Amino acid sequence: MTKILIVDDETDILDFLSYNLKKEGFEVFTALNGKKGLEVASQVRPQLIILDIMMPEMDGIETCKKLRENRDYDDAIIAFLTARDEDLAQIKALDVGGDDYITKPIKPQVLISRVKALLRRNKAENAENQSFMTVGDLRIDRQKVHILRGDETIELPKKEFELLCLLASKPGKVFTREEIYHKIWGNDVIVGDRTIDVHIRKLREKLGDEYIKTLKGIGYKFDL
Amino acid sequence: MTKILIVDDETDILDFLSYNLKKEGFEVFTALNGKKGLEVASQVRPQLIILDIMMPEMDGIETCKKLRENRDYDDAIIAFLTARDEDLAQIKALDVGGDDYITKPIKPQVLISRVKALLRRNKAENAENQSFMTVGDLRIDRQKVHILRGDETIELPKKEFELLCLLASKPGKVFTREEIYHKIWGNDVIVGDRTIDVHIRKLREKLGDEYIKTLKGIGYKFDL
DNA sequence: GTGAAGACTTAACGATTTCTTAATCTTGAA
DNA sequence: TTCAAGATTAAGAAATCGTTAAGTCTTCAC
Repeated sequence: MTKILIVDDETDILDFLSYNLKKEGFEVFTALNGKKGLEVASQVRPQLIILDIMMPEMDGIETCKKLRENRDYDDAIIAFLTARDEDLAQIKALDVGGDDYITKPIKPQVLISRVKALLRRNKAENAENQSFMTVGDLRIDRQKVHILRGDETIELPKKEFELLCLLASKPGKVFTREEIYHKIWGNDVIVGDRTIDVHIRKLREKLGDEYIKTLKGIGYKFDL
Repeated sequence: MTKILIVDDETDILDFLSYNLKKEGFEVFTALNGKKGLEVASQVRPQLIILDIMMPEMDGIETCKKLRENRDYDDAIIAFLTARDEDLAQIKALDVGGDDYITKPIKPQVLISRVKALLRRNKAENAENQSFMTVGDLRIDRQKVHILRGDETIELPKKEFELLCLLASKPGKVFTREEIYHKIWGNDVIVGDRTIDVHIRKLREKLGDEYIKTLKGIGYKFDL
């Protein structure tokens, strides 16, 4: 059954959302602030988390950040609840790893429709997120953040690891520089042209040259 | 450049959206109703189409349906513009193949943020879809950027690959030099007359002479 | 706090590949 | 046959990537 966690400090809203979502057959959990939200999330592993932005203790943005820092929640969708005119907040919400935001007040029908659309979207993307990947003679362990080859263990710093994960997530597929930027640095961060090259080089230094192939003017790919 | 089509009957809104999106570097096209919107869409092939729901002649929902009936627009994102309280319309919008809806009134920053998020989402999904082409004994893999023939893999540099993709996209069709020129180099870049020939030659060198046929004074075609 | 180690980014320069051009030769339609 | 359009070739230009080293930022133990 699909589990949904709602985090909001107003019990009225909690009840309202809860009632309507339960009626649709979802399993609903609630929390009154971000801190408690994190606790509940770690226990129930919801597929969808709805966060109010304005909350005492820990606001929605902060909660989202914490969630996104943790790889375990990568496959959870995070949606924000916002009052109509908090537009600055809305922008941050997308930057911080939120998938959508929902405007208050919202009518039941719209809510249901929105939630279903969000869950549908996720399903397709989900397949990619597994904590274990085996590509060629490399085994990538996303949880322990290291690589195994034979009985050798290779530790990698964060960015290099992410880069490798990305390339290895679809062996053979060519990732353009732009794509790599977006997925690893995000859209807001601006880094120089040579940054990716340097990370690629370090990966090749540690793994060997045979894994990552350069297609000049196009991008990089993990080659088998 | 990313092309955006906005369809709305209110010129005020058209101007407002247009102004803000252009300022961000998007190429913006507009139309005053659904019918005209379809015409413009067929000409410019926008990546994103923003439709007002309430319009004379042909409303947004109807326009969206028409667009989605046509395979050519599969990779375009469709977003709806709605006044705050048209919630029934909002539900329909998602059912009819819309990807998102945007609530009026909207502040520039939110608009930009929203549009970028939409385009980002699409890009990732896009590359993975129509990434395969089989023509004759060649299999062109757009995602991996290479050609397969039997069990031989042929790697091509960027321009050559693009050229081959273009010709192979409609086997038998004759592409004039101008057409090739326009689609691969774009309107701004100026290259000499012999450049295309040289690329054609390199393709023939790598693939064999039998695939690309020259029609003197007319153009080139991919022959089966 | 402080210092040190590691991570990340930048910048400069060199190396390599890809693209374009120019010059000459070949071809095929009128 | 004629001659403009295309083929071929090699060389130079341009774009892109690799490499290195140095600088900045983080983190973490003390």
